[in-house]
Amino acid sequence: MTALSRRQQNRIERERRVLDAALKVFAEAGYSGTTMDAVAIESGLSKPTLYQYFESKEALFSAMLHGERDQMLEFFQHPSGKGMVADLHGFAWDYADAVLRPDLLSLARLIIGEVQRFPEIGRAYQQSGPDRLLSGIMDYLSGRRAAGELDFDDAELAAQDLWGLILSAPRTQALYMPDAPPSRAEIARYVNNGLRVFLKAYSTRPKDDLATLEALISAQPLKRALQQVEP
Amino acid sequence: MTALSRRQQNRIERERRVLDAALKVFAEAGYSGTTMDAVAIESGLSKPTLYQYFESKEALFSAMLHGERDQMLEFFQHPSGKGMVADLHGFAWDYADAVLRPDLLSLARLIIGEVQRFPEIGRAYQQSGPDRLLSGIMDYLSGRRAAGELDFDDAELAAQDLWGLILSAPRTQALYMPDAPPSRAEIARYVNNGLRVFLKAYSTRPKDDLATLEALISAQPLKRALQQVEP
DNA sequence: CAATTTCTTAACTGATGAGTTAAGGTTTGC
DNA sequence: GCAAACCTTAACTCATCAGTTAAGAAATTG
Repeated sequence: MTALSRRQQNRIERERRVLDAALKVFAEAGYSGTTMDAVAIESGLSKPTLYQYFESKEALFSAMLHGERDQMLEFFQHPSGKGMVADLHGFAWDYADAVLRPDLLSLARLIIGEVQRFPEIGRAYQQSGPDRLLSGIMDYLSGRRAAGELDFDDAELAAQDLWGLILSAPRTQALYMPDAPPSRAEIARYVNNGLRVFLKAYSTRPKDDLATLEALISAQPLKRALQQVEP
Repeated sequence: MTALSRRQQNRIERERRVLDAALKVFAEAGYSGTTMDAVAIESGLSKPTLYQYFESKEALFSAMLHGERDQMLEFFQHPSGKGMVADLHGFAWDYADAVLRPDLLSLARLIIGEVQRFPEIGRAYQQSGPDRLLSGIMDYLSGRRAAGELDFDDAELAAQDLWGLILSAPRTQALYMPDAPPSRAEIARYVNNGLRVFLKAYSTRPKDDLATLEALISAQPLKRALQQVEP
């Protein structure tokens, strides 16, 4: 089974520790504000050992960002099977929980703050996270159009609209005010309103779907609203 | 008239030069990446003189950000008088032109990147820029509701929706990819689609207003599309 | 257990950057 | 025109930080 020697396992585990430490420190202090000593201490290794794993600060920064790509989860992959409105409602909350997670917000701030000095990281992040997510939304919406439940010309625009309606406001707030993130109640306000507007503009049966949505909203106020962010 | 001595005028003009230089350098390099020597050179002053105007790097940073607040223009103040659809169309483009300006994007990236270390700057920026703009939109939309042209319960949510539909996608793209900003054609695609969805969801006469919008779009493809960003 | 590899400690180098100081030059006020 | 205020130049201090080096301690392998 384990074709890896103890030495190789150690190496892999320590590299993981270094990357985790790097994410934490870089996200807190930015690129220029981060010291390699701080990364070494955070990872529990010594500085010379750190340099055996990554040959420079820039190499570590780049490796850390590339490692983070894979962490972006696959949303919009598991429709609930309880109908389009329930699917959209579930997706909206899954997405909100992810996109407003403090660690992912810190990563986003880091990337935005450094993108002018490292232009490739912005493109890489966009392609690995938001773009993949957007195409997941597009696929789902196209399926609902084929089933006659939605009506639109351009799936990409429809997907962008859904995202913008539901999460642009709370995410902007969270990005600019890390010490006053939107409460669950505020998020619910944006999410529910966003879904209403989306259905009103895109549903082929807006009246029915809006009624379904209102039923869903009043049925689940506690299950979602009291759920904490930390799993 | 001029109650100011030559010395006082000089002082004011040089302080202005320092703040402009600081904005440029901080926006390019971030807080930690900026050197006071670079600010001195950019402003054309010597370093000791620079320290006579601002006692530390942090004081300069803070003064620069506070100075920038006043630059946020007052949009949504001058309706065209050609009807709601034309107003919204005009506002959308004015706003797009402002919010996608490279210098304002750089400033936004700087603030987002440093907000964890300087939490007050995020709040200050939000209040001086986006919040004021949002209340301008709210006032306008409330006026149209009073005139029977729009229908909504919550003016704040309606204003957030308008903003999110029109500009969240191109602004996100511009934030993350400074070297590939959205073209005028892409912006037009988002703006026009956003206005369509907004009118479909909020207008009391969606059919008429959508027809007006389509007429407007096909009437002005060149005037707007070829306009450059630099005034 | 013995040889090898890999780690840690601790001190070091060289560069850079915040903030200062002193000597002379220029501008301004009167 | 002359004195005071202000500026520049240039060099300096002190702290920090990326990256290195050498010695010995600990783990790994056979």
